Amino acid sequence: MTDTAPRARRSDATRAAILRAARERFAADGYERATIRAIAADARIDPSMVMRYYGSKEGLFAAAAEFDLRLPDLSTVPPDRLGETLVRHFLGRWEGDETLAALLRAASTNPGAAERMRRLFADQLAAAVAGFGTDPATTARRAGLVASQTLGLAFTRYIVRLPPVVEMAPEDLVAWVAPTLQRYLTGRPGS
Amino acid sequence: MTDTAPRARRSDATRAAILRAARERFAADGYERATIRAIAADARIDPSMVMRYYGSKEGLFAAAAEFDLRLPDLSTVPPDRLGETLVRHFLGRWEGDETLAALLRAASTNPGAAERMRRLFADQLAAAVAGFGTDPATTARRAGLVASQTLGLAFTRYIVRLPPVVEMAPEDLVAWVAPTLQRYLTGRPGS
DNA sequence: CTTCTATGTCAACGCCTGTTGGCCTACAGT
DNA sequence: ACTGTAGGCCAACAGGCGTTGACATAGAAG
Repeated sequence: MTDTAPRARRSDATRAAILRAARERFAADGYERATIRAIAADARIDPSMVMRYYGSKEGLFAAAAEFDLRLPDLSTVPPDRLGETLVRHFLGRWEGDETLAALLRAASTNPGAAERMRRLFADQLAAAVAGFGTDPATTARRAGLVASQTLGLAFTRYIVRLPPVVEMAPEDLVAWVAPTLQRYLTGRPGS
Repeated sequence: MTDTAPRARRSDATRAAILRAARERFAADGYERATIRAIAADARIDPSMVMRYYGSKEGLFAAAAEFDLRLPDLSTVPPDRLGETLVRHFLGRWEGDETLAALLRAASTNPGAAERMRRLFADQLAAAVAGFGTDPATTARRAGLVASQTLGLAFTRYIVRLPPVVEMAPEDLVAWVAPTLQRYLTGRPGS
């Protein structure tokens, strides 16, 4: 029988090292300043290996920016806790994984990364918002508003590093931002 | 008497053309992809002129990213209309001037631009927030929260171009986002 | 009319980039 | 033990970048 999952290759460790270094560099420097040479140096291999395994810089980024928001099923969340659940989830998700920071930085300057960001929110966030039973006509808009506050928080806290936003404790952020998301998800315009 | 303002130079038109082209390119491509050669071509002059008039690429960016939010004096605004006033002002301000888009894109990848963004919000937004008489201990935090929603809106609408956020009419955005800013400015955490 | 300076062009520099192809080398299959 | 192949390194390429200095020219100053 044809084995779909290829057996472990001897180079898997190298591939993983490249991916880890790539995520770090993309997150720290953005797409154009993160050079293949620097990534290869971090991974302690030759730049040509990156090309062999990922084809091109774009291919490497595509592999490194694969990201799953792992949003919970919102239909199982108490309806008045949707906002709180989401902020807390987002904070935890990207505090522990720099992939989203990489995607965020790159999306500012790289058209492909921007497209990827759009798909991420269309496929994952909008889908989750649709999952708890809002009027389908408004879900896209609600998801977009949630994205605007959510990405703005990430942008100011992890990219631009605005001091007051950086210094706020996660629980304070939850307390302030949760009501915003709650209203975007379940409220009406004008409050 | 020493004339502080130097009299009109013959090259003022050229300088202005360079600055205009630079803002366009920086806004469209970000700091690293916007090349001096491309900017010079847009301005129909030689790349070396850019160096002569602005010293370096960094110097050109510094000149092109000079930005005044022109925030109104919030102490003259009805206290329950602060949020609405701010969203409307921001939308108008950066819909008509691509300088902020340039700064936003560049701030993602260029450390100097990020610093400039921090100072812009510390000097202008935080100052305006302080101007309407909140508890001084909380103004920085309130300004930071306003920045997070405000920049998130700009990021999703003008940089990443998330379809639902792009398609919303300005008045709809005002209706949805104004209560958020209002709460950040005058409310308490946890709503 | 002459002279000097501001304005602008041209060609080149050194450097860094993504990418390529050739070459060793060590391990897995027989 | 032998051999084929996958893993890895090295050197080089073509192109683009910011930046520089020498040179032309036109307009103002005298």
